[in-house]
Amino acid sequence: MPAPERTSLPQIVAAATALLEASGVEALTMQAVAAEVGVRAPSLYKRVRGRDALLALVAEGIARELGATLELAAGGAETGRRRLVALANAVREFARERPEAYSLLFARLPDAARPDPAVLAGSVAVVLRVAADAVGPERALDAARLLTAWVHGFVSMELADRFRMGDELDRAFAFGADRLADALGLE
Amino acid sequence: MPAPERTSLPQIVAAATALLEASGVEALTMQAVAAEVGVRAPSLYKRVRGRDALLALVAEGIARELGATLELAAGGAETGRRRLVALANAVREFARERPEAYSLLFARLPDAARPDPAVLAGSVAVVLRVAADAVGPERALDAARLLTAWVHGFVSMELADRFRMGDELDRAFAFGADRLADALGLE
DNA sequence: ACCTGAACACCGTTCAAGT
DNA sequence: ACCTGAACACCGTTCAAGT
Repeated sequence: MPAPERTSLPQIVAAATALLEASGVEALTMQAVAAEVGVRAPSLYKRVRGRDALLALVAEGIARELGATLELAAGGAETGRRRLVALANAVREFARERPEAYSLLFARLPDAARPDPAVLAGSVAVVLRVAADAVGPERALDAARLLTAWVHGFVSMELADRFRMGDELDRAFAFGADRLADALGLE
Repeated sequence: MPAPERTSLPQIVAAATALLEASGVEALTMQAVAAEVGVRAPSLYKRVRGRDALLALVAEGIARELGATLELAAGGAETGRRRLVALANAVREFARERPEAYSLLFARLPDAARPDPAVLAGSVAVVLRVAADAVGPERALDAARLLTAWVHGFVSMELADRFRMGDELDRAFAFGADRLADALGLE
């Protein structure tokens, strides 16, 4: 005798994402997710292999959202330099608005919790495209890496509160973006 | 009737650090630490407030070691530019040799697990000093932030295995360091 | 076919009881 | 004064039993 489906994978991933963003990754427990979707924890294992696999699905959703946000930001800028700065600002804004989500994206996690590399690659494709447009195809990869590493480093240190260097972070970020654009030879 | 002391705080912190580096932060459990020092888990609470406080002590020790490593690296270089490059390389080597330790240093943790800010500041002081020496006092802070953010971003993405861009990471790192030195106006 | 309670092996932490 | 077993409130996960 079949039993009715009381939830679904998308509903589970949505509930898990909401828990993550509201209360951090340690609040994303199987029991909390189950309660959120109106089911008991063991039932979740019908839709997802385990907590790590759920974390990976959550991370993939976040990566897609970040990618879409970056596409939007890049689309609104005219010159190559402005597009790079717009990307940097968009990443920082995303991380400040959704710190737990952003942190999950770059967290060191067990292999089972790794998001699909193809999804991650898709989200970063904008950066590579904009970089190619700004500095030319043969220097695009280096430029994208330099920019990405700096933005991520700045943002992750800001989130971890490791700067402890006063409140002029906005200015420091703008300074860094300008200097990097100079270093990449953008007009 | 007094009972003999079977362990000590330094021994506990050392055991915790060893567990972290060997098997990751999730292996650093109170029970595992206790077993390592020959005691039962509840006894640890005589020396440390809880697991988070222990994590903070571990992080402080690691921060001191990183600081000492950076001092050494900076001391061996002649020009300002070479000192900055030496610092960047030293951070990357430290992170590659002791990934779990490095990750803990910049991890987002509960407040109770935050290392003493003064200890962290002491470990980063080298970077600020070298930056001041290289680009002058008024641009030192910006330069230190730019360099630190880039190095940390590069290294943390390398550790998280998020680059997925082939194997030329050494070259990419050297490229980034050179470009940043250019951007900071170093000869 | 899905859902559940019960169970297992873990956690961190508290505390009364031992020495 | 320190150490311990037992206990409590959690985890993730498995599985036989229900419908």
